[in-house]
Amino acid sequence: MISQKAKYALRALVALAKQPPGQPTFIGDIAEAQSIPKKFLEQILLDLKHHGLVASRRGKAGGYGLLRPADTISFGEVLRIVDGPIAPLPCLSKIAYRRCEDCQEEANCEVRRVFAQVADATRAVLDRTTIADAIGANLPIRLREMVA
Amino acid sequence: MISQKAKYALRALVALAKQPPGQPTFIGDIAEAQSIPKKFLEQILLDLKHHGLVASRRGKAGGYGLLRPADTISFGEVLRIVDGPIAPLPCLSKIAYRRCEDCQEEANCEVRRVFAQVADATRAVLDRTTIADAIGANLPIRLREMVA
DNA sequence: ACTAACTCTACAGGGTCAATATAGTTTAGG
DNA sequence: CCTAAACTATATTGACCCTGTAGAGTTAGT
Repeated sequence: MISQKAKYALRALVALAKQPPGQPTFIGDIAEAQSIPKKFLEQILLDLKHHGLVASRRGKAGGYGLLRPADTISFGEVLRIVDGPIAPLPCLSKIAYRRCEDCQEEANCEVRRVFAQVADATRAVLDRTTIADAIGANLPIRLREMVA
Repeated sequence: MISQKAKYALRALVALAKQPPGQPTFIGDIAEAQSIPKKFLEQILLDLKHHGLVASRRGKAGGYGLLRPADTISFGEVLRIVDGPIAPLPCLSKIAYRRCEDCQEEANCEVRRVFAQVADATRAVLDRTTIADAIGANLPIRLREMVA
């Protein structure tokens, strides 16, 4: 299960991507249109700003907009920012590897071997699918070089 | 991330599957060999018993054993027992569907469309891989009819 | 009977998640 | 200039879950 926060973040990015670029969009407008608590969305967008996905202007004519083109922002990137590692086991995360303390020999771990396949399959979708892909009606997405 | 509890459950089932069938194995032996807190493992095995995966005998010569052949117990089944639904969103669970309250139109939800692919890819691995598969060295597992 | 195993219920401590609160800063426009 | 409306930042809350422990009870072999 992904967190509510991640769902909000993705929905907000999709909403921003649908907006004409250039002029910023109010947090309040997104919050209302998407049924997201406004103050919560503020935190989320601020976080995405710190990671360089969106930009904002303050003041009365302020608002948010995408900083990078929608086809360069993958679902995986957003999820990692908001929810942390995607891996189903700490010992399978590439960005935040941590050994399972109770695991004897990682190389022989049957559970790990199976979930490594889950992780690959999941990343194959999340890291190849962008916000732009999600908006375009041309799904499903190419999954050529799927799990080995 | 799967829970610690699920990891323990899978490791215990793998350990049981490696045991010669017929004679039961002590919780204490599994707990020690796998570095799992014994009382915690008791709860887990009890839960698996209630779901018909393992059987137990009480008393001095008691212990646990697999109730069904290892090649009929999938990782997905175990995960659903211990951790609940596998789906990344409540609206994508087959066994415990729940509408996202804040979602306007499910059919048009971009986030849902993408995560439906994640769910399919994940289930393709978890529902086809059994405890027996995990023990056998013949990985990777056949993934023929992967996501459409 | 005694003992070593499983069975069951309860619960405690810590952490995370979702959301709210509060206070502050910036900018456009009158 | 001054105010409204927007973003920025930090703190806090309450609910819930995860992990693990406790302890009393039940069963069965010797």
